Amino acid sequence: MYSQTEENYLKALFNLGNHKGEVNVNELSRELDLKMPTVNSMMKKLAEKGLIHYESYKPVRLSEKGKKEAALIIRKHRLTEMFLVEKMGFGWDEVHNIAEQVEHIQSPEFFAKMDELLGFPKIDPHGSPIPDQSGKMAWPEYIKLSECKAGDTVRFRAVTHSSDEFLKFLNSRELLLGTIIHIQSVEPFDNTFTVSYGNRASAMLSHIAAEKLLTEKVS
Amino acid sequence: MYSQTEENYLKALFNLGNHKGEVNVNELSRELDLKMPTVNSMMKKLAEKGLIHYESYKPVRLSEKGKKEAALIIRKHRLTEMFLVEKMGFGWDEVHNIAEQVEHIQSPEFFAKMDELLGFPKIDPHGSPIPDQSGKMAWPEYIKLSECKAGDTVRFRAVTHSSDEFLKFLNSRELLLGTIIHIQSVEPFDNTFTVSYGNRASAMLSHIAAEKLLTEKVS
DNA sequence: TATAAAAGTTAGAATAATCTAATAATTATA
DNA sequence: TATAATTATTAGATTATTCTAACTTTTATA
Ligand SMILES: [Mn+2]
Ligand SMILES: [Mn+2]
Ligand SMILES: [Mn+2]
Ligand SMILES: [Mn+2]
Repeated sequence: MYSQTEENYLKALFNLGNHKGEVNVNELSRELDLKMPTVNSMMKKLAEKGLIHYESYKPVRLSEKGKKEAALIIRKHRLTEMFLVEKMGFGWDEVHNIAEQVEHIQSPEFFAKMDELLGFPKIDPHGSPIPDQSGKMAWPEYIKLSECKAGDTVRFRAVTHSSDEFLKFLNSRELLLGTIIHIQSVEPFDNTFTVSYGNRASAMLSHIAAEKLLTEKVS
Repeated sequence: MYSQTEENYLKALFNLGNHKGEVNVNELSRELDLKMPTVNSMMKKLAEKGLIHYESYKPVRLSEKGKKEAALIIRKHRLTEMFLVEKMGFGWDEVHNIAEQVEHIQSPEFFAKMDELLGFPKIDPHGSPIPDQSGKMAWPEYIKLSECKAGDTVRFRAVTHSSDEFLKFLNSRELLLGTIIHIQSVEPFDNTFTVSYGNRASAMLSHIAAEKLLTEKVS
């Protein structure tokens, strides 16, 4: 199959290519913490293998084959995170780095068993959808908290980035997935949000933080 | 830390060096399915890193440091096998290849959690002892079934080699760890054992098979 | 003990993944 | 649009791991 290295490139391409699916060599090199020439040669190799579309000086795009491969690795990553949280008792802020390694294990049975023990979950502990066995995955139409306005009531559904520090920050504010948040006001100067939720009558969230929270309108 | 490759060499050295602790380049190359010159250069590298004692044309021995590193990888392997069997529902014949990969994961927390969820087990699903966190491990004084004689009654405690085929063979004979075996007779010509156990009044075991079963005398 | 076989080593090459330095193309800016 | 900054590519080197072919040492055998 593909090497661990190649798999990490595919995953990064998938994650960076959100909308148009285009990724610059430069972005990719920042994401993977590798020099541009390193990434450049890997692009040629992945193109050779039919995993990406690549033309000199143009942004790179995953091929259908590449997309599917990437989604299947992301599936293993997210199933692992879910298993670590639900079946092993880890916190949602402790699982990413372990999953980063476990995702490369070659054993369909291993992940099938996780899936089964978890009852075929559809989302991971950070609210991200888990691709199905054919690599298909759909994001519900979530709205960033930062795009909501005073008076709105929303349910916190997912985080856009799941760095340990950010998740620990949310832990410290008792902001869990599923929490219903009322937006009291938005400071026009710096877009700081004043919100209430759970037993917190009034809490402040910077725009930076609010941008990373994906929510769903509550009627 | 050490590369996956280096870890696999250390483990093979540990497993092959049973008694005297000496391992020939040739044995190691067969075990790892690599050519001798490949192993030879790795021996120089491991010696450089202080993991083995190496002199030209002499068998290799793990250093104390190398022994400890190897034992800690074996600890991760065996904890993983135990976890797969006890917590995930795999059969003892399905776990080795998965553990062969999981053993390389770098996350003390991951294995500490397994250990805790398993209640700090002392043996793996094949009856092999699990080294402790400092790398110490002791084999009880088991006796190969092949070394027992007619009339002996023993308890099956461990297998010496845990290839899938052998374990499936034991499954098909309903020979599980813990089974009490009565030796009825031993054919002098080819050392075939005739035994009884569980609800099998009379079963035959070749010398080849009997050599791979470790047992304990029952008074 | 002389020869043959087996085991071990050396030399040199290949592949994967990475880097630095230099160069080229594209994009932004004055 | 000319120049500067950014982005991308090429060339060449490095490290890790493996290989084949040739040679050496040790061990077994006649
Ligand atoms: Mn993750
Ligand atoms: Mn990874
Ligand atoms: Mn095993
Ligand atoms: Mn291994």
